[in-house]
Amino acid sequence: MKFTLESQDPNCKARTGTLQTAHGAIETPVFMPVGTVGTVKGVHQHELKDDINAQIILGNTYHLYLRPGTDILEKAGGLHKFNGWDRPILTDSGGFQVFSLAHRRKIKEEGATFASHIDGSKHLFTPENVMDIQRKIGADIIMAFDECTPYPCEYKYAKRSMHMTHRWLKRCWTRFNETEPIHGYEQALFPIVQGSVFKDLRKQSAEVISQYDSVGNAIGGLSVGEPHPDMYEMTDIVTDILPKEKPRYLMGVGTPTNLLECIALGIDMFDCVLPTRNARHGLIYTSEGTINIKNAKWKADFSPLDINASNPTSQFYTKAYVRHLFQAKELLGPQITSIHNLSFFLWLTGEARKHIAAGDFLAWKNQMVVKLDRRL
RNA sequence: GGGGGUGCGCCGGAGUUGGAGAGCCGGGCCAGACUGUAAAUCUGGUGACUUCGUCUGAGUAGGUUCGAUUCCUACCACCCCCA
Repeated sequence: MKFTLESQDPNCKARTGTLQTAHGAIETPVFMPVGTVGTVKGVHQHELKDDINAQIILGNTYHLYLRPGTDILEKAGGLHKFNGWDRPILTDSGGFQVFSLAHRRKIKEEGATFASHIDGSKHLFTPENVMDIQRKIGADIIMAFDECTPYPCEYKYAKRSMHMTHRWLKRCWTRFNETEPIHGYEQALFPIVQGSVFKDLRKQSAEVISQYDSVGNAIGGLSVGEPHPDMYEMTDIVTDILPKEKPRYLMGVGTPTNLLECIALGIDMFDCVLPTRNARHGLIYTSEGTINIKNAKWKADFSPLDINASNPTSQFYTKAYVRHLFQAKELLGPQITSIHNLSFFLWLTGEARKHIAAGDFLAWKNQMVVKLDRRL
């Protein structure tokens, strides 16, 4: 697996590149739709590919391990074969569930014990078995097992947690290198920077992570409730340290504005549930601002959902019709808005890529962010 | 035409069988939240007004009573039975 840096914006840290994987190339900056349990909720694989041209999607180790189970995925020949998505896949390790399911787990040096949210059964996740599970799932990019710390977080806890994540990373790295891919193609392990919102911890973590001979690196523990200036400051500090020639993945980010600001800070890869979750809840993103399609003001608005959208679905259906679908609780409503929002996020990162290559990214970004956070 | 029954907030239900209602449950409607997905979820509002409060309110109009959603009278509407 190889990352090629292609262009670098002269006015900021934004850059473009291509990550070559066994399931195809990923052009960065890239937004990766989240498909936790092997499906991007409400969106067909052929829609992701043909209608909105997603380059890579996510899966989640914790969720896929619990259901359908590692044995099924291994028998299926890996997640690509199981769900029919033949482009690249990245699996998160379950580190986020250490955060989001905090009340159902216990952390020890050995690993994290979870009480399944499905049936309460107990499961121990260790750096070693998380690597083994991700080998069986067969994602192209797999993530180190970490602890995503909450916000706010005491300095002492953040420090202790960061050091444990580093020790877990070392064990992940060892296990990963002791094992071979099961499904016949190369996998890459991305380490994760932690350190909460503390500058010295973020620096220290970025330096530790930089020492690994990885294909790419990730930044975790952000977009967990901290103010945006903190998120940007931490990202800025870390991208100054992480190697330039490797892709940087900012985990769980974010809003359209977050994406553009963090691209300017040197981030290449993003994933976030916002476009799909908010789509199911009736919030759609456009280049002019956001729209709550459930609002009464759209009742008789027969203009397209988004006339400027880069996919046919958003141009075909009207606001009034999509609002009606939401009012009637029809499944087609969230399906349409999910396609629309993902299309918008992919368009946004694609445009960023063009503007970086053209050398006018910063000016374009600054005029975009003014509009993106408006509510229409 | 005769007899019986039932009437409150956008809708349905519960409850009050003389003693504190702008009040319970569900739905609808109107908004808001959502960042490596326990999320097609969650939260709030939904009589009026000059809104830390005040006023009006149990089909309509009267009456009895210290006090009426409750009892009485008339009328109206709907439902059931008989002709």
